[in-house]
Amino acid sequence: MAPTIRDVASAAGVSQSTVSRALSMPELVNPATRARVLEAAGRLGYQPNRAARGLITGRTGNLGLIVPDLSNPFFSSVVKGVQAAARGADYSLFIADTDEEASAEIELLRALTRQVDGIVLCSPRSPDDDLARVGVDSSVVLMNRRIEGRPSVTVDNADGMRQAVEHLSALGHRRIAYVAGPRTSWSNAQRERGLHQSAEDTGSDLVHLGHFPPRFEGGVAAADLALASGATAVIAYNDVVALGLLSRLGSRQVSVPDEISVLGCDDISMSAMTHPALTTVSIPKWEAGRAAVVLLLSLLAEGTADSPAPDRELSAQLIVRATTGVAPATSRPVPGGHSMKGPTG
Amino acid sequence: MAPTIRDVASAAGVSQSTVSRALSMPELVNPATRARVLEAAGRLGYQPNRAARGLITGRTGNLGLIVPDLSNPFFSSVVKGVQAAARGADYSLFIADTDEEASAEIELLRALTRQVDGIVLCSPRSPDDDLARVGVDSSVVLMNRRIEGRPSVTVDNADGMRQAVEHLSALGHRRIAYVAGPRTSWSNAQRERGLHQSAEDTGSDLVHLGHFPPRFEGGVAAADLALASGATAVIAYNDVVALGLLSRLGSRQVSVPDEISVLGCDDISMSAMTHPALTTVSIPKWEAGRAAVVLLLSLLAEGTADSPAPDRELSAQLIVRATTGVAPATSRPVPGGHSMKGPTG
DNA sequence: CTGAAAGCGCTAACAA
DNA sequence: TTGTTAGCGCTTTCAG
Repeated sequence: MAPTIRDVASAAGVSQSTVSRALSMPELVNPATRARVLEAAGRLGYQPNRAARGLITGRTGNLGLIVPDLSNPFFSSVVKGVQAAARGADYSLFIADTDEEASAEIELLRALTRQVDGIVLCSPRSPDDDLARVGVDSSVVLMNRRIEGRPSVTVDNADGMRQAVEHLSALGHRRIAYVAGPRTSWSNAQRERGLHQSAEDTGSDLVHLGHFPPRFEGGVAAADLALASGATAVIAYNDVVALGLLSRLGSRQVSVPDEISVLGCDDISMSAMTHPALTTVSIPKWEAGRAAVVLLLSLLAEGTADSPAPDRELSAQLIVRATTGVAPATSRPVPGGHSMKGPTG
Repeated sequence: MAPTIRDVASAAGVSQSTVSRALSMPELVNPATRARVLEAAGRLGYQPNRAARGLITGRTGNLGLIVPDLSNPFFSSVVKGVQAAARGADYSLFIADTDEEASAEIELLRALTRQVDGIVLCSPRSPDDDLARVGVDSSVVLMNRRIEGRPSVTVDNADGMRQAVEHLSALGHRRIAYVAGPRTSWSNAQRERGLHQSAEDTGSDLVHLGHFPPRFEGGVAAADLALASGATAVIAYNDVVALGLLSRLGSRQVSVPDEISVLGCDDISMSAMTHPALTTVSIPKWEAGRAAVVLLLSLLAEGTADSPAPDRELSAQLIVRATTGVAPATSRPVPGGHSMKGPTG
């Protein structure tokens, strides 16, 4: 059995309260007694029980983070940002992975709520209503999702897509395909919105190839549709999907970017390492994670005196790499006849 | 303020104990009263405080997992295995990332210990002594590390390396370079042991290129040393490093596998997707994660009546892919003179 | 500066 | 079957 505060108290010949004070409010106790207490605590290997402490103080010293899929590099980066901020503020971080299951989000939210002081809920897949219904008593900050009345940190996805489409348009692309992500993804919805808007603005055709799992296999599955669509460029929901596209296109001997251009989104580190490298819309993952924690901590500090649910929006930035999967639409003839509607050339 | 068991009790017109029983031991209460209690609980949105419950039952219903780096795909897979097993046994899982810092391991171990029933400590970097010294009162199962007296789940890394070396040897390679991982990695030590042994057995030269961070950049940094070493094949500590090697070799216009062969370890999903694909030693990550939880749960069930710290060892398996980064050493001439000691050709 | 006592939310004897 | 009581490990009044 692990030593409790009582053990330390009797070992040091003082009361429990003195031990407690010696540990958490050192100024309030006589240096001599404090030394005695610390010595005893050290000798016994005493570790305060944070759960018990939390029961009375209402603070656990823990933060929670819920993400859809830790094996997605996008979320790993978010984790790193959240972690850095949490550690900096002297909080422990509990991370939970929902495996892209909406029901797990609610469950985890509940399991976590009493054990942490605040929760960052990243890219939740649950419908607004379900999310609103969960009576969570710790503060929750949403990331990559905006819901009326809840604080959130988001990225301007629509603008990112606009940058991508304008880039393609400038290169002469007039027919652009989109490999969509999960229907339940707010970010995906924002991206589609941005795509539609800017396709219209630039006078391009936008082909929606359907919703695919946000994984490598999703891109593999979408590649043939992309080719058949007659688009000269494909934008993928994210980089992982774009890598899947590249892989399948490679197997089919379709040259990227000569025959078709491929764009990703997120700017995961892998996207710079492929040949060709991926042109991508960079999402400030690390910063967003950090911002979510900063927001969370500010809410905790203010107590329950909520201002009207602060939102923070970061911007996305198109990254065009040197040797990349994007080329002018007119640069090469499009062989094989799978482009139904070529550019001017 | 969130409703407590008292609120539910008074709302249902019963005592706290009845509420408690209605929720955790439904058989022991009158169906009618139980219904009343459940109704009240539902209406108030009552969620039991697991921390408070844990304080008295000694069980929290949580498991902990500590890994060096969640952005490493190897550990993502481990997480998935651990998570599946934990969820299957109705435990919540708390994951913590140490950022490859040994000190963070100890810290997290302490922070976690009272809030979970058991901990899986994956690939710890701390010295044996430090690890042994930590007085953790929850059960701890080590993964990818064996320490006297602690239960563990490991993989036969040495045998994996043996398979790799014999494969290379059969292809005529006689000088093999190794890009080592962290000095503090037990797995790396095991791999080096296997490499030395089998190099000796097959009469090959083994060139140790030094220790590198187990990341992409580590491989990039090691590539030039590999070329200069005169080896006809390089084995990397893991696949991520191997990908870094491939990338840098590509930039230097060195053809893989024509001029030099590259092998990885771990079998992360990315390794099958590169061109050429990576021949790699597959580590059963998911299964190991699962096994660690199974072991942990069996320890928890047995109480403190320890048998002498059970160990479980899984096996590694060389994966040779169709189009791969490994070729016979004699298949092509080695240009550029950076191989000091060519094969028979 | 220190100790005694109360109580955080919950469960587990022990009675009724 | 239900209520009463004690107490998990800790912090925090309130006295002294």
